[in-house]
Amino acid sequence: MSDPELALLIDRLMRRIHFGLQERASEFDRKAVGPGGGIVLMTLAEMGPTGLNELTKRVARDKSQMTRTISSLEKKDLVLRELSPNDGRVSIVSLTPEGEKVVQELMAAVAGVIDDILEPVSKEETETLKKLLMRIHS
Amino acid sequence: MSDPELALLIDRLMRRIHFGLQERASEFDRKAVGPGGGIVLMTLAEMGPTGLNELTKRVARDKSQMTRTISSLEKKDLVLRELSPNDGRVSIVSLTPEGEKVVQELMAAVAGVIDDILEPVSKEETETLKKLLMRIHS
DNA sequence: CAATTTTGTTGACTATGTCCACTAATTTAT
DNA sequence: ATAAATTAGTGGACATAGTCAACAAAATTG
Repeated sequence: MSDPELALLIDRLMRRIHFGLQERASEFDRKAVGPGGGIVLMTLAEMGPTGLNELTKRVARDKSQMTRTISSLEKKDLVLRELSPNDGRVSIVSLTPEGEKVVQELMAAVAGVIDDILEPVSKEETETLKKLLMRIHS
Repeated sequence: MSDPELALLIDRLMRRIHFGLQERASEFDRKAVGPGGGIVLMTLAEMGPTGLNELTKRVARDKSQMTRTISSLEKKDLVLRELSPNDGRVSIVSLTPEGEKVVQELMAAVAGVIDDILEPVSKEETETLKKLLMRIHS
């Protein structure tokens, strides 16, 4: 049996990132996408155009929530929804040029916050952490 | 500048833990404390009796929310609120015996979920991860 | 081609998070 | 010693996020 304390550590880290971004939100979140929208935008930047369902699984949210998040981002012209030519059920979501811009700003802000939080550990350790997390999700 | 991708990885891990617990909630969350209550209970188990404000900082939530979470746990007799003898402003929160029991059940459930999720990495790597996270919070 | 599954949407409800104003206890500064 | 500032906690009002069930339309299965 592994250690439940890990869950607390991860929650705490998540919350610290959240707070850090919250504090600086006025400096970068000009489209008011919020945390939910931000995660979706950054994930889209990482994955490229993606079916809504696939995106939902990746960010581990409820599909109904994802519908609403995408609709809200669409209204702000940050994201585009197109029907897949192969499969009439899937909507493929992609970033608009404006969306790409917002992602850049967002990522810069996130990087800044992460930098502050990771101050007590070295670059190598940060890399180790990142690689471990990627392995976990593989 | 560090990598914003780390934020996505951590969010994803947090959400996976959340989903895992959600699925099994009926098996262990008999007091219906939910995620918020659970984190507070486990943190109390870790810290021992703690002032509400200190607890709030530790779990990185808003103090008004913490008031409400503690009130809800108090109603369920999982937690006790006492005035500090030293400082009349602080309420010291501690686990009741019933609260301790619930924490045990909770931690077992969390450990199970974490175990599943960490399946792709070794015990040593899990230890490394935990130590890194503790360093970050130090 | 009928039955089942998958994808996405909507509604209703609950839980969390945010922000602000406020009280009471304590500390700081004069 | 007392006025002013700070700190701990509470409550209200509102915004965002998560949950769950029902549903329609397009694939897939057999």
